[in-house]
Amino acid sequence: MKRGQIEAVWRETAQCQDCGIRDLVLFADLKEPDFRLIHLPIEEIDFDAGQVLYSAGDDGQALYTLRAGLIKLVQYLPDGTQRIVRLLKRGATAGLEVTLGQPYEHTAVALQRTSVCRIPRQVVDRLSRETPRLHGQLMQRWHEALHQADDWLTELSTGKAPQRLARLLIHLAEPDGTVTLLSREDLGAMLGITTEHASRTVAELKRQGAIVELSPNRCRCAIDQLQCIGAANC
Amino acid sequence: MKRGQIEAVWRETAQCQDCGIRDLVLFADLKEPDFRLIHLPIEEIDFDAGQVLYSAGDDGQALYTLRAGLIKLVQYLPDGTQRIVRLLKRGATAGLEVTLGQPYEHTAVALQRTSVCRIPRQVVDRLSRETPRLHGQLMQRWHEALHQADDWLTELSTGKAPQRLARLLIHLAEPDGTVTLLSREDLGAMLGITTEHASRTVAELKRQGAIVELSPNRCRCAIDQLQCIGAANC
DNA sequence: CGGCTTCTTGAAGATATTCAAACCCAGTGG
DNA sequence: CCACTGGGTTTGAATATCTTCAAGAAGCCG
Repeated sequence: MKRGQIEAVWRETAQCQDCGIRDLVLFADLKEPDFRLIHLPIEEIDFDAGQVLYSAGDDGQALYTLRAGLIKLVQYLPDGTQRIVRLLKRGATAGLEVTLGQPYEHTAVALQRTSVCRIPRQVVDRLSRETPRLHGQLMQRWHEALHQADDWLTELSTGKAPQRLARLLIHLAEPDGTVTLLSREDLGAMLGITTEHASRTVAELKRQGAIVELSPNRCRCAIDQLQCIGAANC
Repeated sequence: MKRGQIEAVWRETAQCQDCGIRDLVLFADLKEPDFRLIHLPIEEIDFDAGQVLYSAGDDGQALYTLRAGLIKLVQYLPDGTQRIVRLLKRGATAGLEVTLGQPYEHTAVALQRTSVCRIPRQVVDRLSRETPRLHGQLMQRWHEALHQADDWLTELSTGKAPQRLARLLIHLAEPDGTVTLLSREDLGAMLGITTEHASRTVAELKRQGAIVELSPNRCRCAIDQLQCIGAANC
């Protein structure tokens, strides 16, 4: 796990306006004149699976918008055990806390090949001061993060392991009904169980036919069956 | 559990400026002219233990600032099991999501006799539009809530029951080293364990001398001992 | 092909749940 | 005044679930 560095790819700031996923991201509501307020480069950066975007406690100078891929936010307990507190998907924002002058609260790690836009803190500060159109989005982002945190707690930390895993898989499933399983260790850190038990629980769902392995760690999942396992109805 | 109604006590809006805990609350940064923008009454309301401030899904018309007391935010799973996702103490804000036009996401219940200020949504909307001084505080509030949510997950949903309980008690402890224990059911809903197991775990901490019952449900707690139980060092 | 990590499996023991029964205590009404 | 009731709490015993430790299998990379 080392920092992503060399593979940084530049972009002119102007290109934000033509961003392919602009309606999804933090700058969704900005209008043409707002973009002229951006006087620092916004870089597009790629990370390989396992690379660290930033570490908890680092003095944050930038936040990140996720263009593609998957990021985990990890929090450590004093005794060293770790918990994954959130997963970020396309369109999500990482490191919002830096806009409040705080250091990063989590360690952010790419789980797949991931592409992000790195937005310097000052850019957000300035837009925040000079155009009202960013505010709504910022609030929205905070709200989304909080909502996900609450759901995460109630869904992934409540009930028996198979229920929790089933609920997680539903969230992780692609529209086409497939999932790419994460490492057993990460599954454990999300569900609050040991790596071994995560492994057993995955095996159990396979045995029940709720998920079928297509290729290594790539599964087709029976959503309705997962749903009733998640609700403890079957 | 029914709504608090009759005991509502009025306050003139002007009194916000003289609020005894103003430096703690959402309006901390407002200046004199800002208060003139408040054209709807801000009521001060008291709730008894067990009363519901609002319910999940309700169309929220107001948010609340907690002047004194303790509030739990409860989230329900489809199968009816409930989890307490956050506790709000003096100075905290409940129902922030209404500023985004959303219904309440949780059910808010007073755990003790509790005093709040009820701020109509429109007041915040208007202040938000017309004075920049509320923004910082709003962001700060979102951030605090999110931070508490993340900590809650890592500290209260990770490890064995005695560790979790110890960590919770540390949070709940007053500066003088005493705690008022919550009902076993609520403890369970916070720690993700059954009511019975919560009861047993409380008994265990008593046996170990980590907490000593002074009067029913009022305890003196040995913070350092709780800390090392929480860290699984002893 | 090693050598490494990750995943899987087994078995013993620890931890938590379930269901039931007893208990405590405050409030009610005879 | 006391018996009765109902809520929350405690306790016990059987069972289910999870962890731990250890060992084997499978996959990956130089």
